[in-house]
Amino acid sequence: MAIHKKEEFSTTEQALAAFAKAISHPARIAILGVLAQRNQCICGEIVDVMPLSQSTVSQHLKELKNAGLINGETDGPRSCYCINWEAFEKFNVDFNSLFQQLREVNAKCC
Amino acid sequence: MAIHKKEEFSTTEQALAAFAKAISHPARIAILGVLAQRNQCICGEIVDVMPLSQSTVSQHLKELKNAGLINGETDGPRSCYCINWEAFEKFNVDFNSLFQQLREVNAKCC
DNA sequence: TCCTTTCATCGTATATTTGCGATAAGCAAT
DNA sequence: ATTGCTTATCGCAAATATACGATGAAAGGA
Repeated sequence: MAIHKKEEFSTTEQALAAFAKAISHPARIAILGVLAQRNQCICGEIVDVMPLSQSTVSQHLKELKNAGLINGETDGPRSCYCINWEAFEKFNVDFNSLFQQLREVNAKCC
Repeated sequence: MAIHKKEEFSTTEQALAAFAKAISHPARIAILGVLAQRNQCICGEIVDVMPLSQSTVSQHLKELKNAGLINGETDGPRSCYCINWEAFEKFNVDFNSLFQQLREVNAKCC
C-alpha cells in the first residue's frame, strides 16, 4: 500500500480508532480485565493467568501503555500496572458523542 | 508467529476485541459517522466524502458488514448501507460490564 | 562478588491489514 | 445488443501486528 492515509481523517476519528486498536486483541482485553479486578498488579501475575509467553505479555502491556490505557511504574525488579480510568472515560464520551445521540431516532432501514 | 492464540480467550473477550478491531481504523469511524448522520446512504456518497479510492471504501464497508456493525442490501446497481444499532448497544453493554462496575471504586494507583 | 528473580527489548518468522488499479458483475436505459 | 453507471472482487505490494526464544538490565540477597 506504500502510504497510510490515517492522517487524512479528523483527530477525533484518529483518537477513537487508536483507542479501539489498543483493545482490538483478546489478550489485551483479558489483561485489562485482570487489572480491573485487582485494581493493580505486577507483570508476573498477569503472565501466570495468560496463555502467552512473558515476552508477548510484556509487548501487549507496552502497547496498552503507549495508547494511554494503563499506567505503569517499574518498582525495583517488578513492574506495577493499573488502568487509566480517565482514558476510558474519554473514550466513552467520544464514542457516545459520535453515535448515541442518534440511537433512538433511527429505525432499521435496510 | 506461526500460530494465533486468539481462540484461547473467552468468547466475550473475543467478541469485544472483534468489535474494537472493526472500528480500529479512522476510515471506518468516518464511514460510520456518515451513516449515523444520514441514517442510510449508498456507497457512492461515502466514496465522495472520503480520501480513499472506491475499491478501498468498498473493502472497509465489507469489513464493517462482516463484523455486523452495518446492514447493507444491494438495490439494483446501488448498495444501501445503514448502521446496525443493536450491535452497538451490545458492545456498550459488554464494554461496561467489563469496566464500568469498578470505575469509581478505584483511585489512581501508579 | 556472584547468583537469582523479574521484566523489557531485540531479532526473527509468519500472518494480517491497508491500499490501489484493473477487472468483473449487475442493472437501466438507449 | 450495446452502452453507461455503480459496486464488488481479484491480484499485487508494502506496512503492521502477533508471537516467541534469546539476551539485557536492574535490583536484592547469598
